[in-house]
Amino acid sequence: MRQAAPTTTFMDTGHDHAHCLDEALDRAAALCADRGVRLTALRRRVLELVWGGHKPLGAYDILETLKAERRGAAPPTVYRALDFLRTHGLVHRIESQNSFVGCPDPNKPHGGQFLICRTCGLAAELNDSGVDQAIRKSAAKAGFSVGRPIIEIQGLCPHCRKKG
Amino acid sequence: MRQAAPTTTFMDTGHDHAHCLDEALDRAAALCADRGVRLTALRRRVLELVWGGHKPLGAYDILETLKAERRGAAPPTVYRALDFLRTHGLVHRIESQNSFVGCPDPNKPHGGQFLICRTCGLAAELNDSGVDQAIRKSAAKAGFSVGRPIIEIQGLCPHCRKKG
DNA sequence: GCTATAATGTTATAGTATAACACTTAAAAG
DNA sequence: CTTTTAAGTGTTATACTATAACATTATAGC
Ligand SMILES: [Zn+2]
Ligand SMILES: [Zn+2]
Ligand SMILES: [Zn+2]
Ligand SMILES: [Zn+2]
Repeated sequence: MRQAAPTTTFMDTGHDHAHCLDEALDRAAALCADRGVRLTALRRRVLELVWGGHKPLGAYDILETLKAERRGAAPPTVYRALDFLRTHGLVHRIESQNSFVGCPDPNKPHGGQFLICRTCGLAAELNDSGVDQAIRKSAAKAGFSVGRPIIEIQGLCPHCRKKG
Repeated sequence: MRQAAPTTTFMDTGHDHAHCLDEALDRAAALCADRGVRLTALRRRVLELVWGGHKPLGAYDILETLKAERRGAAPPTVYRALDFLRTHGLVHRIESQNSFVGCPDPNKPHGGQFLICRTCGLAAELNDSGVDQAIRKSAAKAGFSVGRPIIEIQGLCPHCRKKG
């Protein structure tokens, strides 16, 4: 019914991003159809902008672009679209940067685990079950019931490491 | 030279927090002396306010209290103090809440791992090496060099779980 | 088409953080 | 002890991030 999720490691700088983006939009359309919710033109456009690259984007960056395209785009325009997209797992918020990034696997519910390069700004979703289990184990020891884990690892991506 | 760090699990509601706070201030004074930096009255007071409880505090909450005590307290007053305290590991920022909390073990450099109760707001520092290792292992697989890991686990603390 | 609901437009405001420069205080040098 | 210098704080203004509230438009179901 749905194509396999793309790899979640750091994208090669030369990867076919047009294809990458097309697939993300297709996945979003399918997911919304499945759930009986509306991927309106605005929501689709915001998702497209967020997927413009693998670098998280600020809400006001998105707004700048929207303003050039729609009369009367304002902060609520973009925040409402982002809220919808986040509710359906199509977009994640990077808490440590007040920014937003597309999710490559919106059908599988998950809190976001991110690797974020401090040099080039690229973010890659990790989604590692070993990390998740270590957290659950450690939380259990403290008698804590885990809801939403937020994991944002700042560091250097393979590409920026080489150039170091 | 320095007393042992306090436990990092969820504080019992009835624990001796006056003592808990005193120790934190003593540790801070010792650390600043060691490093030859100044724990001024303002910085000490901000640290004291942050350690008012184990519930992270917003910068403007701190500012409200300061305003009642100092003529001309303004946002930079508190942000500068917080910057100093964070630089020396005395305070952590909770990225997902724009809030700040005292660190129980400022001498050991570490990124913060937090359990945060969504009901009562209490935060407990985890600092689990299993979690850290799982992250490093997973990041290494992606060729990523880990700098500062941010881990904020939202959920229910033991106390709120029982009442749930 | 008519009605109910969802989505968006629009204006205003709340909440978080920093820039820039003036002033004061405390350490360091002589 | 005085001068010099640097660090810390005061003060004003502003940037950046996010939401409230209400009006208007578009969509879906009847
Ligand atoms: Zn791509
Ligand atoms: Zn990079
Ligand atoms: Zn305490
Ligand atoms: Zn609780």
